[in-house]
Amino acid sequence: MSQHRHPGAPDRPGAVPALPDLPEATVARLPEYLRALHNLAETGHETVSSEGLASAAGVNSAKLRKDLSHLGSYGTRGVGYDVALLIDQIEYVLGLTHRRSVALVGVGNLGHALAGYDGFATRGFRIAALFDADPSRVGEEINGLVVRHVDELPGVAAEESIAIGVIATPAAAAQRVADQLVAAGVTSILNFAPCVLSVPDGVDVRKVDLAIELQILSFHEHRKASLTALPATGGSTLTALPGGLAVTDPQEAIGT
Amino acid sequence: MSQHRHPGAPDRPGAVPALPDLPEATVARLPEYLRALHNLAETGHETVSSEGLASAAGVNSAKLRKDLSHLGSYGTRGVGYDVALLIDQIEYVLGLTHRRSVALVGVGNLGHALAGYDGFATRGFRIAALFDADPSRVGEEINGLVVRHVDELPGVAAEESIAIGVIATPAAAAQRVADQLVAAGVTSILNFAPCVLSVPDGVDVRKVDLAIELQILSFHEHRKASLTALPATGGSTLTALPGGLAVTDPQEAIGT
DNA sequence: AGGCGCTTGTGAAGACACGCACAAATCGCG
DNA sequence: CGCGATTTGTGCGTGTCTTCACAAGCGCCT
Repeated sequence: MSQHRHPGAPDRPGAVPALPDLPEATVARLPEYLRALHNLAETGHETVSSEGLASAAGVNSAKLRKDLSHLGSYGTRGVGYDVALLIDQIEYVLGLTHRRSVALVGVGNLGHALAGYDGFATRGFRIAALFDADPSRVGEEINGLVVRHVDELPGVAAEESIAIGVIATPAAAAQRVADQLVAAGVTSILNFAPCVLSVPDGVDVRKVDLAIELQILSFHEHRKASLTALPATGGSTLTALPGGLAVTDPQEAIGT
Repeated sequence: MSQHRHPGAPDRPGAVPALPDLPEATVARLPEYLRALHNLAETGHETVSSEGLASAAGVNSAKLRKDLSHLGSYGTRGVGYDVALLIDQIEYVLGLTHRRSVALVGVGNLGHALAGYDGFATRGFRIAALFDADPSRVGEEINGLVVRHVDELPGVAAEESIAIGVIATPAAAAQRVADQLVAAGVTSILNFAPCVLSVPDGVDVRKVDLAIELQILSFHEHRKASLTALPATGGSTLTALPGGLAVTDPQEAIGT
């Protein structure tokens, strides 16, 4: 991904890079900055101010500057940040200087889509293998990859040096798959199954639950509905929503 | 999905239940508790302790108690929480007492999978309409729903009283679709496109970016690799982490 | 009835994150 | 060369989230 070799790019030659330990909140935003930076690079920008990058990434500029300051000082006062240099920096910190191989387990409805999602490839990842426990699915070819039986995981994981696994199985199978991934040497898991995984220390798990996202939105819908019902209460615990859940006219919110 | 009032539900008869304003972090965890509670209910548990529910939901028990305390006091000291009662409470707060209709825009690779994802239906949502801008896709039937052209959005949204929209289009089309959704009266958007959306006040947007999740994991892989490489360097401030933990904390400052 | 063990609910403290506001640094221009 | 315009990097106050630790409440057993 960092095809830019910027003059002055800070790759330490031989030395082992000092990886600063970043606040988790910062880490979660870096990919967002990176995407914005790639857009800027494509549209010909050489430098960008914190204000500009912040708005492109949808955050506050002070927050952005503080985030970037954790990586070191790679901006120039009075000018801004060098786009290509910053891309290299962030990609280095995120460990994207080499393409990482990912194993995807579960090629059902969702897994099938993930296998074909090109957003992974374009942002530094390679889906190196597909697995499923269902024998009737084994052998199927998706996007140029053949689905293998999940029992082959250990061998393939070693061969392809896979360190990241994606679980897209039903919830009931997820823990078992997680165990298999861990046993195969995988140390990071992205879990799409709606369940809690328990893994040993040293293994990172991130979870994406599509229904939960909707439920959070549902809460806000509920709240908005109850607020529009009573206009002006300054009271902290304003509350009581009068007269049931009557949905207010949706047209209301389209002000701006 | 307990549709309505539990026998012992604490809704004051005539009065309308107070909707407390909850910390955002709490809101994000409630769906997790809800899922765990449904599992417990199915396995015959009538009550559950904070410790039990917390471990089922993958959180700390003190945090869980504080979260639930924001909803009011629905536990019994010395006993625990009534599972069915708590389910009703959380579903009420999340606005899940009636099934919400969702519009899905973009039935490409990912959208197709989302349209067929049964996790939405089983957790309180109904995909009420599918849209796409590509005429060659319009008319296609997915899971019993016919794909319509995105221009039909306003009419259909009103008809089906849709308040939540899901965007599964390419990034380039996402902002335009968001505008159309807002114009059609949608006030909550779940965005799968890798880009920042700007929407008027009063409209909530949540974003799910699959590649970002992988990039965050990549960072942790990178960090783990650099740590094992140099066991005990006096690397400045490295560390602060007790032991070599790698606990997963799904919660990370996801604001609106 | 009374005591005992268990579990909730919460005050207080600590950790973390955010955003303001400003000093320090850099560039361009006269 | 110096000055003003611009933008970064950061110290600090503020607010939010997390965690601990314990008093208050409840049920059960004797």
